[in-house]
Order: sequence, then structure tokens, then C-alpha cells
Amino acid sequence: MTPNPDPPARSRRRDAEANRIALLDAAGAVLNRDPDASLDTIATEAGLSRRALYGHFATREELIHALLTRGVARVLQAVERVEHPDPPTLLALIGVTLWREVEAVRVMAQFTVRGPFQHELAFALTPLRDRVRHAVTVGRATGRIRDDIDADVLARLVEGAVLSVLDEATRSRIDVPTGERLVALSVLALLGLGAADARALIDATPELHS
Amino acid sequence: MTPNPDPPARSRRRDAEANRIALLDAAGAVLNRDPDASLDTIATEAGLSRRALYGHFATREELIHALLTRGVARVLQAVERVEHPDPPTLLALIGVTLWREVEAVRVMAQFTVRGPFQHELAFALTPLRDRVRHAVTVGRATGRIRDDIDADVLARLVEGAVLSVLDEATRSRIDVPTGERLVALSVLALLGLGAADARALIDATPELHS
DNA sequence: CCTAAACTGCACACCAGTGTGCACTTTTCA
DNA sequence: TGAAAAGTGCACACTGGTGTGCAGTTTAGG
Repeated sequence: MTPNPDPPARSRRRDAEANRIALLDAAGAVLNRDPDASLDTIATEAGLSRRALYGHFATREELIHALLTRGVARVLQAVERVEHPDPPTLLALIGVTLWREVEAVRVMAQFTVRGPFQHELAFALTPLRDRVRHAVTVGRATGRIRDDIDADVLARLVEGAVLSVLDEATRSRIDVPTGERLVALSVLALLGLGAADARALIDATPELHS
Repeated sequence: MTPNPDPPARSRRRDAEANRIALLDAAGAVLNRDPDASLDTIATEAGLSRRALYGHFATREELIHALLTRGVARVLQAVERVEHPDPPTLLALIGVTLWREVEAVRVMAQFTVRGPFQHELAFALTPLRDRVRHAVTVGRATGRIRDDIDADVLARLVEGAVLSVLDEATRSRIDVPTGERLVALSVLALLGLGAADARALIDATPELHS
């Protein structure tokens, strides 16, 4: 028996790992346009043959699962550093952060509604959703956020609003500053701030414009 | 040659036509959940065999086309009677009207982004979209609607907001009055009205609550 | 009531996508 | 530089869905 079973004889990870990532990136890009795209399309987009893809992922599901896992990690990690005492501002900041992860967010949005990972994905995203819900609740209590819509519902509407902007961004190429501004305005609008208030809040919050 | 070529010998439309409608209804319901559902699923839902479906629609595409056509007709017809001098109110009213056609609207929303009818469908919907764009533009000029977002973009965001609420309504069964209120609030929010203003406007507009 | 219309059920051809096996070439890294 | 790892290309089996043909049954309506 070999002394150390884990690291097999040799292991040329360098380019293999690079290709694995290329595949995930390609999957992200392609599935964003068409969530039913074939593995062939994805492999080609990554500059590989379909056959090679199977060297990295045993099945289509495995590929998608890996893609979603990576997406969740990225998004959660990006969001978790966001902090702000004022709930509306916090929510706007979260929105803007998500905007910076457009692709990952959109793919994930697609697969929360279709495919075999709906529930697993939804579960993985609970920390983020809890955070949003919590901010909404606190904001309501403080009077900073409208109280004429149920907190849970409002939280989901905010989520929807962000996704709307991301969709818009995908079809008509929007530049970064306008995109961020759009997300922030949409979120604040749904939370109950009038146009003037929202604009004031954004102008007063440097973290909100890159 | 037969004297009258059009009405062939006999024609038992009564139940045949009823089944055709049942198929369209089933298609609407099923495709709303899963836009890739099989014809077998649809036929079964309609209480017919898959084979019978082909007696009404030659291909899957033809069925979907018929479904979309019916949807467009319904929606356009429903919206076209809506009138109001105040742009925000008008837009809220349009939103509420769409809410009453949830199923049709959602199916159409699905197929504006996928399938072979994207463009035809988008084209068929231009009157509605033009109407929204126009209201937004007028409202901006009057100062009734925020002017810090490009009119076209804002129009699409409003569209997105309505769809968000319809999604929400689909997953968590919302009753009619709350649903209408939600749509109205979302639309008004995006247009730039603060929570208080929006509430006031809705309370002052009886057509906005059924 | 009896005939054509509508539906059922089954068989079949066809297609696109998935997943696998295998022989062969290219690449990397020890 | 040489051996293993990674990738290519092709063939193949399998699947689920589509669309059609046909023989037989049910049903509406003149």
C-alpha cells in the first residue's frame, strides 16, 4: 500500500483547476441567458469539448450544484461585511452589493424557482433573507420604513425590486454608477421613502455610490 | 361541388369548442407553474388524452401561440378601458387591472423572455407598454412622478414591480383586496410617492379598491 | 337512430440531450 | 525527456418529449 493515500502519484492541478473554473464561469454566463442551455453550449463557451466537461463534473446536476454553491458563497460573503445602523440605508447597501454580483445573483434567482435544488438553495440563502427581514422589521418599529405592508411580504418585494433592476441591467447595458443608483432608489422607494427623501439619503451616504 | 364550401356537412362544435377552451385553460395553469411542461401534462389537466390535443392544435407551438394570443387580447382589452387624468393614479389602476388577470399576465411574462414568440409577443404588447411610458412621461412633466430616473427605465421598473407582486401572489395566496392594495402601493412607490402620499391617494380613489 | 365528429390507445419514427467507453493526441511537470 | 494527467473525437445506449398513423369506441345532433 502507498504510504500516503491522499495525494496520488502526481497531480497537475494548475491548468485542470483553471479549466474547472472556466467551466463554472461559462456555465454562469450561458445559464444566465438560457437556464436550459445544453452542456455542449457550456463546454464550448469554456473553450473545451463536452467530453472534457465530464472529466470535471459527472453530471449536469453536479455542475449546476457547484455553480450554485460558488454563487451562494460569493453573495453571502459579499453581503455579510455590509453594515449600517439605519435600516433603509442598510437595505440599500445590500442591494448595491448584490448589484456587484449580478451574474451570480441572477443565476441563483433562476434556480430558486426551477430545478432540483430549489429548496437546498433557498435554505442556503436564509441568512441573507433573514437579514433583510430583520432590517425591515427594525425599520418599521423605528418608523423609518412603511408599516402598511406586512414585513415578510415587504422583504420579498424588496428582493423582487432588486431582481427587476438586475434584469433591466442585463438587457440594456447600464454603467456601474447608474446601476447602483437605480438599485438604491428602487429599494428605498419600496420601503416607503418618497423620491426626495431617497435622493437625499443617497447623496448623504458616500458608501452608496462607488 | 358542394353549394356552400365553408360549413362542412355537419359540425358538432358544442363540446369540441369547449374542449379547445379547456385545453387553453389547462395550458395556462400548467405552463404558469412550469413553462416547459409536456403536452401530456397539459392534456391530462384538461381531462383529455395527449392524442386528442393534436386534434385541436397541430404542434406545441400552435397551442402556445393560441394561448398567448388569447392572453394578449384579454389583457389589452381589460387595460384599455382604464382611464384617469392623474398619471400615478392611472398607472396604479393599470397595475390593479393586471392583477385581475394574473394568470394571463404571468404566462405572457414568461414567454416574453423565452421561446419562439418573444418578439411577436413583445410587439403585440406595445400598445400597453406605450401607454405606461406615456403616463410616466406626462407625470414627470407635471412633477407628479420622480424625474431622477429615465422615463423608459422607470416604465420597465414599474412593469417589474407589478410582476413581483403577481409572483408573490402566486406563492402565498393573497386575497383580492390586499393584492390590489399591494400592486397599487408598489407602483406608486416606484413612481416616487412616499408611503403616506401613496396611502392617501389610494384611500381617495375608490376605483383602486374593489 | 344512425352517422359523422370527437376521443382513446397503441405503435412507431424522430429528435436533442445526457452519460459512457475507448483509442488517440496534447500538455505539464517531476 | 518521459510518464501521467488532461483533453479530443467518435461511437454508442438511453431517455423523454414530439408528432403521426390507424383501428376501435364514445357521443352529440340532424
